Amino acid sequence: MDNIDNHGKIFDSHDRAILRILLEDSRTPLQEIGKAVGLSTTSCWNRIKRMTDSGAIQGYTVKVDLAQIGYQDTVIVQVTLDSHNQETLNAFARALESIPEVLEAFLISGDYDYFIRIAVKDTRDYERLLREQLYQIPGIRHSKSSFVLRTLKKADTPLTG
Amino acid sequence: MDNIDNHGKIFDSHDRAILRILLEDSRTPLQEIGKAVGLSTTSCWNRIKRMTDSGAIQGYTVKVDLAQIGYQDTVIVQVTLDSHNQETLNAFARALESIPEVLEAFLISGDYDYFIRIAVKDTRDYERLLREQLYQIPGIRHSKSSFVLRTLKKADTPLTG
DNA sequence: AGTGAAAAGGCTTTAAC
DNA sequence: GTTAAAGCCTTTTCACT
Repeated sequence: MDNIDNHGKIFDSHDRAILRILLEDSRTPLQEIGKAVGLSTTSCWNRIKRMTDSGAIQGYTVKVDLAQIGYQDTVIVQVTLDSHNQETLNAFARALESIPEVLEAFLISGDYDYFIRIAVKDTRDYERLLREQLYQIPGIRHSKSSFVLRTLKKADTPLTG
Repeated sequence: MDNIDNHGKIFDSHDRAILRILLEDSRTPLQEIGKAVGLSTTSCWNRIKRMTDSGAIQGYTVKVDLAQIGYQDTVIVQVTLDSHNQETLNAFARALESIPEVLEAFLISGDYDYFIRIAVKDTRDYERLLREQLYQIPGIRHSKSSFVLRTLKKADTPLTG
């Protein structure tokens, strides 16, 4: 089934095929992409431009191995706030935004709970970060930390099966 | 504090500065990177090559807006397996690997618990995916699904503060 | 939307310092 | 670590179907 992007253009199987290749290696030459998907380089270029303009492709980046740059461990923290007013929620969001080690933060359904994934250098860094940064944020009713023993899967989209 | 990569070379502030730029836009010209970090293009090229060879940079990719390609919602599922033997754990890992919508899966400390983040098209898709795919995996003792109401933060590394 | 060819620009590599 | 220059390849544009 095809999807519609913000400009009403079809997001079809060719677009998905191109996207899969770019996700795997965004420096794949257009010539090679064209050959792989059965289109000309110009056509692929136009589709990529359309996907970029529509916001489906938000930019180009590099995949980084966290362990290689010094962040060996991951911690998942579940947090419950005790106040439900907007100012507390906003302050919490801003605080998370300012902590680089906080990679993901989700507000989930239920009693104002959050899931937060944090990258830490080691267990000492983990203890320090929670104590000095996270637990300093006002409004936290309680929290539960879970240390990640193993990452079974890591993907950015369902396209790369 | 500098880190050491797999080949014993220093991973210094210049490398981090280059990496931050590449994370932001991996197509930034070397000339521009050099100017930004205060090094020559050749030097930047050498450092990028070293980081790539050492595995710190694992590849080049695109950032994709999940909502734009049809996946509007995110669900976080906590799963507990009832069997602790290796074969059950491996089968569970393989099953998760085969489900494209499963973006992240972490084995965490505690009673053989997992955190799983899933991308779904909508609430109907979410219900279908859990029923037809996830809950079909043998060995699940119990699970708890949490619907993501809002994503407060999304980053891949602590470098992009 | 698609094609093909030409122009413009950046990457990569080498060489010398 | 630096600059400079050469060749190669890619991206991008343009005219046309």
